[in-house]
Amino acid sequence: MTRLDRSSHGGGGHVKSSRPLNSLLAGHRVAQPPSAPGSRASVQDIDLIDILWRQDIDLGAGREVFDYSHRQKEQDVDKELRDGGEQANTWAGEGAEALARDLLVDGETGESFPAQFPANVASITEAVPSESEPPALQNSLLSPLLTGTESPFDLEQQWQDLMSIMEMQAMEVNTSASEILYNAPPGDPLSTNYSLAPNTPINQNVSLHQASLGGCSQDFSLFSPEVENLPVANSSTLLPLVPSNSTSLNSTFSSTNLAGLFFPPQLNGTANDTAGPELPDPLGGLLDEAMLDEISLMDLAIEEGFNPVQASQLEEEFDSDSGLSLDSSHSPSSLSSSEGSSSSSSSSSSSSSASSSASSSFSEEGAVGYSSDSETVDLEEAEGAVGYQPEYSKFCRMSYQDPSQLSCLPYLEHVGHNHTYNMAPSALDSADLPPPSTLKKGSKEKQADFLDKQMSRDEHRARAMKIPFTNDKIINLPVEEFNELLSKYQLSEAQLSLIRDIRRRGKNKMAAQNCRKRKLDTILNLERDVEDLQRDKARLLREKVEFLRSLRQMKQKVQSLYQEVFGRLRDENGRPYSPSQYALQYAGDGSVLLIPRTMADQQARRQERKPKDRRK
DNA sequence: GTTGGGTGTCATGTT
DNA sequence: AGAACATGACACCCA
Repeated sequence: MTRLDRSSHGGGGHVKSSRPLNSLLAGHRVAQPPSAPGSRASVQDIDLIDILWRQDIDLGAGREVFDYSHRQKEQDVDKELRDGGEQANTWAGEGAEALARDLLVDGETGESFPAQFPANVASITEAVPSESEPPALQNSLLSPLLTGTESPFDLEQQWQDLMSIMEMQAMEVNTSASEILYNAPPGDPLSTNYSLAPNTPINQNVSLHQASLGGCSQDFSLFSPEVENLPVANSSTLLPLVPSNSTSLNSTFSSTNLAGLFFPPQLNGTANDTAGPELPDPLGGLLDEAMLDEISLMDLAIEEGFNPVQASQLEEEFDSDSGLSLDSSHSPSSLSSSEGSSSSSSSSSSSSSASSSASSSFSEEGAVGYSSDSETVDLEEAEGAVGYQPEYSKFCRMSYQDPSQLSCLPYLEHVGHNHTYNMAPSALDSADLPPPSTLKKGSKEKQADFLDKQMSRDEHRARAMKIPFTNDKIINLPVEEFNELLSKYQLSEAQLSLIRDIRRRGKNKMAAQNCRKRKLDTILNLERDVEDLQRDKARLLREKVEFLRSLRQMKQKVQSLYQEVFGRLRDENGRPYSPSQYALQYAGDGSVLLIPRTMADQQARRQERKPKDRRK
């Protein structure tokens, strides 16, 4: 049986803890509840939205995810999200080839348009009166089939950003819509009514208020107050469009099932043969519901701590690349206890148990703390006085999480060691170390033997050298008192040398203990920092997912509204317009115009050139 | 017998 | 300069 190092049991002692790593990552703790998507966005949230939108566009999310062949990559994307999304760029542009089969794809923006796009639409443009041409600053809104209609990505105009993202998706939607119109069954009223020649020269700048919008205003309010308050187009040259079937549409229109209305499951391959009744969602891969739930659950577990075990398990699942093992034993209580031990050097429970055992043991091993007050050193059982309390942190790491277990320290004392291994045989008093065969004697002898074993090497040496005072005094007395003590006795040179060695070793032993304690505390703090960073990471990831989810919903709404508006537009003959030849364009003044696609193309190219010119 | 954790000690550098 | 302190390295003990 051995003893616990009593140096750790005493109270008192100064703690000069210099832990430079404690505040290493303190700045990362951002205790901020996730803001509701789209509401009360703080500056940080806006920045995050910007980043996410950049990622969306840069990643080409509007392209590849349209195709079901790319849905197969969703799992990879989910995995990326679990990894923190740092590697999200890897899947950028992967899915363009599928669309490229049937579509002409803008290599940069991913915008696609049917390869069989009418080639002679230029004549339309020529026939269009110049005054009907939308202003140059018009933003190409929801003109999916336009080539080169990428909106300049201006972060200062976040709504335009949103529109541009939506455009990427609406591009696909409108392509689908065009196919609906072109390839609808014969019985379809739209197709039967449609007979507009592709190159019919018509001024088709249409004020939406001249068309029937039915009951969609509430949906408009969802995406743009500008659209909601569309001014009446002042262009007298615009042909009034005859609304048709608005009432019937009103009865069946629903913002939630518009996708099903406008996107039949089968499209003839030119657009997107995977666009089923559900809207193709470029974010589908990122927004897997299972992943969302997982993240939410994990975040709940981590942030709210409703179940530390589950939280830790989820955390381990979530972060497997961490070199540090964050075992579940690091509950907040254990951490705080550990932290408390580092800040407070007085542990009453340990000191009391130590003193009780020390009273029965003769050990005076010079494990003492920084305390230099004479009261401590005057106590014969002062061996328990220490500076740091390394055991407390150590217990945390040794799974002695329950502080109440510290009350069992008298038993734990025997964990320690008696490091007398390198003691010189001559220095040992042979009487102090009886052979093991003589151990089974009376209780007094057993106790004496036990106490002998508790003695450290220096204690044995001191006893052998007849040092007239305790090692505690030797070690803990201040220099002045120590020298004064030495002056009181007539000591030989050997004795003085031994006393100085004892003092040196005793202090160094305490220093080593403190050093190890600090090392443990540093590790614990680093682990806690890792946990904090993981918590922040999970929170940011959850916020990102929330934003993406909200963005997807807005995209769907805008797509539906676009299709609804465009589908209801009728020319003077009551026939629908071809999506391949006309597009709605969102003007800067809030009006929405129906223009030929060639015009939209030209404007888009103009706008595309402008930023480049500015760069020059 | 091996291994990992705990401990004491030494050497060295810093305060 | 000396004392105190900090720390890496090493050896040893023990489970």
